[in-house]
Amino acid sequence: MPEIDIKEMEKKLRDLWEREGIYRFDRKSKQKIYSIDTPPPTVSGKMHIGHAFSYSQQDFIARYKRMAGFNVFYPFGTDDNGLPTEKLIEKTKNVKSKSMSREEFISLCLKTLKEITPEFIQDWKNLGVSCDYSIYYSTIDKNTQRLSQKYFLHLYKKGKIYKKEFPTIWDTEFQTPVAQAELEDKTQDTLFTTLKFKVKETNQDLLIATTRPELLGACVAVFINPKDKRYNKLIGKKAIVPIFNHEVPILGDESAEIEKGTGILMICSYGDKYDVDAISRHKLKPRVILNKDGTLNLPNTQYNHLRVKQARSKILEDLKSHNLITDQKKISHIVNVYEKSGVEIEFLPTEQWFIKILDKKPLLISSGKKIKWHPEHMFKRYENWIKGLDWDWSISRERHFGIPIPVWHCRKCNTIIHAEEKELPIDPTSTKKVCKTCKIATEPETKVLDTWATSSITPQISSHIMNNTIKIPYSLRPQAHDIIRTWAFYTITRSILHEKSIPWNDIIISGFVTMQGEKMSKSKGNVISPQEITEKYGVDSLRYWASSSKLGEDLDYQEKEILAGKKFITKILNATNFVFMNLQHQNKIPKLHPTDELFLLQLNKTIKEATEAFNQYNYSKAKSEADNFFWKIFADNYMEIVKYRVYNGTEEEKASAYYTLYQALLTIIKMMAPITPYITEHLYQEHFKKYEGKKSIHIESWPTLFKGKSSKSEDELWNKLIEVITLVRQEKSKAQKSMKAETILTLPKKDLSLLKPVLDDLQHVTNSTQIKEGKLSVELL
RNA sequence: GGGUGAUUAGCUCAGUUGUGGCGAGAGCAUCUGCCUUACAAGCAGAGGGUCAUAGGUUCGAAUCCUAUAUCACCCACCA
Repeated sequence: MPEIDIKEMEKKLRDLWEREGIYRFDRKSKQKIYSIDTPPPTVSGKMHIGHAFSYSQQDFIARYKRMAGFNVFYPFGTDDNGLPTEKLIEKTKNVKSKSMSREEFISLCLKTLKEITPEFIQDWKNLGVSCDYSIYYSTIDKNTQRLSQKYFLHLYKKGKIYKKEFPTIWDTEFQTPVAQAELEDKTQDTLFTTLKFKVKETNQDLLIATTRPELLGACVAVFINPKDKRYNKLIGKKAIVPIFNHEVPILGDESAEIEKGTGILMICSYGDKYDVDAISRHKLKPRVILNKDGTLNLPNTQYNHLRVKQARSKILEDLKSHNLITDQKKISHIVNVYEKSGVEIEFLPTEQWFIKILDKKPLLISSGKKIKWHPEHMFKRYENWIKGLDWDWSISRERHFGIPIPVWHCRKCNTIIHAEEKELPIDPTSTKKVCKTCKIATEPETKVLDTWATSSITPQISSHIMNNTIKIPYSLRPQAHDIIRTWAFYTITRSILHEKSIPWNDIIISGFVTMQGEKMSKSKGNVISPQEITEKYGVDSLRYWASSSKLGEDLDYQEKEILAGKKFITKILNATNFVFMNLQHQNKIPKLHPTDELFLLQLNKTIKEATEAFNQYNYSKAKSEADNFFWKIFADNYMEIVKYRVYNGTEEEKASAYYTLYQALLTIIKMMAPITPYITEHLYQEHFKKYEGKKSIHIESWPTLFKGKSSKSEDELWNKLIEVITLVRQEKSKAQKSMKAETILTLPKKDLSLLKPVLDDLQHVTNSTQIKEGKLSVELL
């Protein structure tokens, strides 16, 4: 049995691929281009299992397309801009960005990234992801900054980007606005308290239920449904807010639900999205009491500077002691939190930048429909998301580490001065601009662009590296389903706005990796690292596992599946060993034995199925077709059948077997090459390269069909052959005999005449001393 | 509340879309054998399923239609 050191083999082959530039995009080639808009992973130190899973899947496609004759454009990028990077640097370098100068912090980020990025990328190379790593971008590098700013200005000049003071979704932890797409749900226990307001005119109690009593100071109105017979006569009067004692109008509003709470609700600036909407609808003057850091701004009260939750319990105490609470119960409700901080979001009126998208909903949906989604139903998620959009796309962030928004403001005439294209990339804080009309110094914009505002132009970034020879739409976008509402949505939006075109023709959506049905997460402690797996079983085993799930389906981590991959590797090594043990290479197609011909026709079916499956991005079917053929038809049956001829046949019989074994094995490893690139390359280098002449199996051509027509009678003959072999094996098993036990085989006349062309092989594989005509029987000697 | 997907052997999943069809498949696990000159981390064989439930269409349904249940994900709900 051939022993190989998998780690050593992997290293050797990686070096080969790199040295020979196997995955280089050929700029001069006339072949059709297949372009992939590769997801740039967020630099985080190490690749995790979810990455390994989805990048394997997209790589199956890339490798197949390369073998199928396409000039595959498969660039690589890293996402290292924005909050996740800030967090990473703060953690690893033990610093706080807000307590450093912007310049200082940015240079620390860039320096650290330079240190850790190569090692990070190595994980992708190890996994065998066949990108052309020389076509590389980072979402913070100079070129990307220039492009991102250029495309910002492009939209700004067209009036599609605007700046507005508006209550935006605000995260008090990172102290920055965030986008609707970056919110998550979180179930929380809270107190639902009914408190007493007073009606000014009548001095009667007005009961209002709330979960946010700390916002009483921000109360600007009270709503009652005009149809609410209990209270509608109060509409038009004034209410007195408890504790704070200011007057607010009692307004009639149909959106107030009679059944909910007490039927009366208070409007505060800003408790939630409803408040934002209510205040703008009734043109109320907001009373903003929240600071950016999540503390309250209520000077001359005991609540000043308290954090929201502290203020809540303090105010509840005070209400209680003033006997202003009539009812209180514990409820569990769902709140929106920022996905990166886990902290409840607030609404704060700040000046922010937005890309207009609400007016484009129908166009964005119809454009999305032009893209082929795999699986198809993922389009619904995209559509559903767009339909539910309430806000324009918030793109500015009040952070240090991001791409600066290239504008200045003149305080006097209130105009915005933007950078010129030739100045890009530019950090407005390091350049002084004078307002041409007012002749005074302007103020630089200190906000930066959100990461998505840049990663949404990855097709443009990669194309730019290639001097725009790669055209939009790309062939393919691969990504996971959790970022349909962000990355896919934003990329489509930008492409429509800038290019008036969809960004890609196809999009493939991969699922998640779960552990016993649960999402893997560090907090649950059920995380498996891909490095751990590949160390133990090799990269191919991991990829073999990743290929077992269909697109869009979550895959549960099962060690036994990884083990199955390992078994495949061992098996194909052994099979190859047998094939080449005695083989003499056939330069010409010899006269084929009927069995060999039949077998190759069976192989044709597999080639057809696998090719079709790969063309539909159904790599899991392609793999199982090839894998099944290898295991069931090639190893378990064909190899057993030809053994006798290989050892004892005439020259002609041997030649036919040699040719067929060689061709079939080559076809099998070609079909498996996209899935398990290492072992197939190893075998190619060892045994096939000298005859086939390509530098690597990964630039070999995808298998084509063998000559000969598969017909019903051919299938019938092959199936009968296998049927009889199986029958004999059954009888031997039943009799607890060895498989080499001698037999006398009796076949009905019909079968005997059908099997005539392959009778010699049948006799040898069943080890029959004779094959007789008569009633079907297997006589063991 | 809206949307989407899933439900097939002990476990993990194919098969279902545009063509419904003779006995429903695989891997793992279980059981019984076999050292057979590629492979015992292997080979050969066996057992195991009312295809979630209830109706309907049909000569015939895992597959098409209608409900229902359970699970998962996304969105909305935050007084």
